[in-house]
Amino acid sequence: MSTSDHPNQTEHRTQNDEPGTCPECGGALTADRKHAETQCADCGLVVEEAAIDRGPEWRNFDESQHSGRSRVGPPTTKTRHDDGLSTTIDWRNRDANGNALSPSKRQRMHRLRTWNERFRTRDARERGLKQALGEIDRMGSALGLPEHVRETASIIHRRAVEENLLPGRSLESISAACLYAAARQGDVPRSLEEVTAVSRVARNDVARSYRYLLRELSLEVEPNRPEEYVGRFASQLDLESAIEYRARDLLEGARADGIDVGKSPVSLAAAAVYAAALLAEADVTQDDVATVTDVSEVTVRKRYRELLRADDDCPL
DNA sequence: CATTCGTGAAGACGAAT
DNA sequence: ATTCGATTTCACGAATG
Repeated sequence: MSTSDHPNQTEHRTQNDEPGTCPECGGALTADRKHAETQCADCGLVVEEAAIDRGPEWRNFDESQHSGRSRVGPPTTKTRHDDGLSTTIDWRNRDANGNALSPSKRQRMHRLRTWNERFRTRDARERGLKQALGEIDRMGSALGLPEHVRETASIIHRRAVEENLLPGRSLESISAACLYAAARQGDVPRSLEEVTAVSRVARNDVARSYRYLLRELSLEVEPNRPEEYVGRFASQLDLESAIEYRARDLLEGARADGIDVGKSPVSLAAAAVYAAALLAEADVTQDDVATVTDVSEVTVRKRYRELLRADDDCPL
């Protein structure tokens, strides 16, 4: 752990990384691979948002990537269950010369076979688990989810493994589904779109795996409340906290009037934020809100009008 | 020109059958 | 498994500033 007090050694092993500049002080940002964070070199501000977007998927190990530090573990893609890595013991009770085995040896071979089988499947599970946990951690960081959510996701995933729910589904969709469920349980939900954006699978795959897990593990996840999105949306749009509170008020009114039933919580949150910003004369367009919230412009309009109409002022 | 607002067709989803 | 109803999105154009 030598803190480099001699700055003569320039780091040049991450040339292709373009972390950008710090929003606070404008200093250069350094990507911390180990914690999947992006940190400012000057003021130390950690901007996890930057980790959300794009960039090459570093988890794809292709040959051209001659990175010195790669993850320990099997190459991820295309790996069959235990290709070539495990031993099987023939079922024929013969020795190497083809002679029949004595009864005692036969018994012994039988024991070896069963144990070998146990270890083999166990190893395969371990590997899958390691990879899945890595994925959960990665996606969790990219989404800026706190540590305990990732732990919850890991626990859910472990249960899924124990219940033998994995066969037939892609590892990544399961991991994403675990994370999605954990985020909701932790009251810091991310929308399905946001989760799929950092995963490599289609939105519907995640949704399907999520429902599957919910049913098979009988997880209890309460319906999302729009308020849980408001804070994040407001801060992503650089809005004052007064506007955020106003948005919550609007949602409250909406619930009282029952306009919220059947509507997507994300849509309502987006609309509330926009409506509140509008009332406060903030410089926010529908397009801004739509982009940040992954809700279409059209829906934002539809909902925010309803919110204002139901609110205790603004007579149309 | 940018932003907002409205529309109709089309897809997705949940509930009911 | 299919149908139905509401929601959401997309693409487009009109109105407004």
